[in-house]
Amino acid sequence: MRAPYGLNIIDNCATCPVREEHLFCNLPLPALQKLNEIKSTAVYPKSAMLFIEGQLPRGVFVLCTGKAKLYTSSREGKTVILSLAEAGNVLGLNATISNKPHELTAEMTEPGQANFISRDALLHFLRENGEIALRVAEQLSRNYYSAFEEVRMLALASSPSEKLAKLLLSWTTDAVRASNPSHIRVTLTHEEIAEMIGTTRETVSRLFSEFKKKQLLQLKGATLIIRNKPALEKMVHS
Amino acid sequence: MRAPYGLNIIDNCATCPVREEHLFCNLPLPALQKLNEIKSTAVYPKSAMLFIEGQLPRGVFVLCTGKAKLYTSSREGKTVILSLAEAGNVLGLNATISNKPHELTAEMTEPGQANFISRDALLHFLRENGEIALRVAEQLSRNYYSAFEEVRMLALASSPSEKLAKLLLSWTTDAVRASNPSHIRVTLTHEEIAEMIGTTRETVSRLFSEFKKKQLLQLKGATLIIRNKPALEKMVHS
DNA sequence: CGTGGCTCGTGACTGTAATCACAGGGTGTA
DNA sequence: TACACCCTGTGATTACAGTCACGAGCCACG
Repeated sequence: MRAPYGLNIIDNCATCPVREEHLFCNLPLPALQKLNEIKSTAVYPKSAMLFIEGQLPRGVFVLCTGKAKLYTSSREGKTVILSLAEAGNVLGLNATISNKPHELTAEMTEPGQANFISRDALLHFLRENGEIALRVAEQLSRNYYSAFEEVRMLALASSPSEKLAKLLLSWTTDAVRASNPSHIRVTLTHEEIAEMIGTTRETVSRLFSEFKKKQLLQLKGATLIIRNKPALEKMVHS
Repeated sequence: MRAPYGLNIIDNCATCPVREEHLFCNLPLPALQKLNEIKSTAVYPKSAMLFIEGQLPRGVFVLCTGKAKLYTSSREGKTVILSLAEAGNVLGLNATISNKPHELTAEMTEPGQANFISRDALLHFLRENGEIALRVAEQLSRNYYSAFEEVRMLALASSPSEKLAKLLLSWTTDAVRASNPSHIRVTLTHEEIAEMIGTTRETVSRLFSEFKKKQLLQLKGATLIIRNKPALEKMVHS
């Protein structure tokens, strides 16, 4: 049984897919108990901001349910989405560890719960749990690699079609754990997809039309079916 | 006095500008002595590769003198330069810590010396020097921020001119420690500048002409003089 | 039920930067 | 000195994706 509010990190890990890269999953029991003492839980509706670019970090958020997008915007309102967060992901870690303003905004795209751990409590916890501090370093490193991949996507892909192909392929590998890896639930709008690959909404619309016409993929409601994965891979000359 | 080969990390720090972000500068003496025991030094000519994208990491390099560029390439030979390294910078840290293949190639652009610390020795050293392990985490975090800035540069700047202006401005802040911050020594070719901002050589040439004509800057040999910094700043709508 | 607010699809047009091509200048070297 | 090589500047052309515009579908909500 689960409390109506205040999902435990433990509870969450019992339900979320076991992935060692989840910073606070599969921890030794004493550490988990300590984490559950210092965390607080809240529910967030769609479009809620967990934190905003430029704010000083108060602590980290561990997403239990729901989804969030992490993005940065220019003054003109142009936006890049750096990543999509799901259950198990830890948000705001870079800013919290380095105590610099948030470089990103975290906004819920699907309502859900998140555990909050304040900076002080986290640092204190890490100092007493060197093993987990090491996992924090690993997580920071993963964050770096994902920003790095975004750079490659933006700078090395020549055309929007190549970028979209790359994005779709990255979704198929994300979905490996799902029943059918060629079936992907797309909860993003074309606008948001455009913001992930650095192009415009219209271009994304046209590319989907084009890919459908070329039998590369098929759309059933919010489900995207990859029909010709090799052809997509051939488009990506990374 | 300094030995002809085998520059000490200590020696280096005595000469390099004191910047706390240099991972191995300003360390407590015992740690420095230990570092000097486990390091080895080599001289690298121009165009030498310290490591290559895709290689498994053998350890980290601490640049003592000379400069290096860090870049990644696509299979077609398109290249992005992620950063330029100078004396005091530690290269290959991400790959070494996470034990994943190098995501970047490090190539000397100006000949110099570098200290090498093998992965095993480094990890052993870090385990015994928790304080310095923390500095490693900070360095990883800085690497992340710099990749993140590259994303913003590539995705949020609308035009090549905006990107070039941003790059030049970032050079002026790098050069604050120098005598005259509006004088910058440019050792990069237009081709390399293009690879830093995700455009082509010709476009960079044309932009320099344009900026010169608009009295924004002036070129004396390899020295770039910023004539109208506010105008450059106005071009950047980040 | 109708209305407002979204997404999405697509056509027409335009502008900008990539591409191609070539010439001039500098440097190192045979 | 002559040659080769690289970097730079700049013109001409082109193609591609951004922009603008508009209509259709869909859902939520009063």
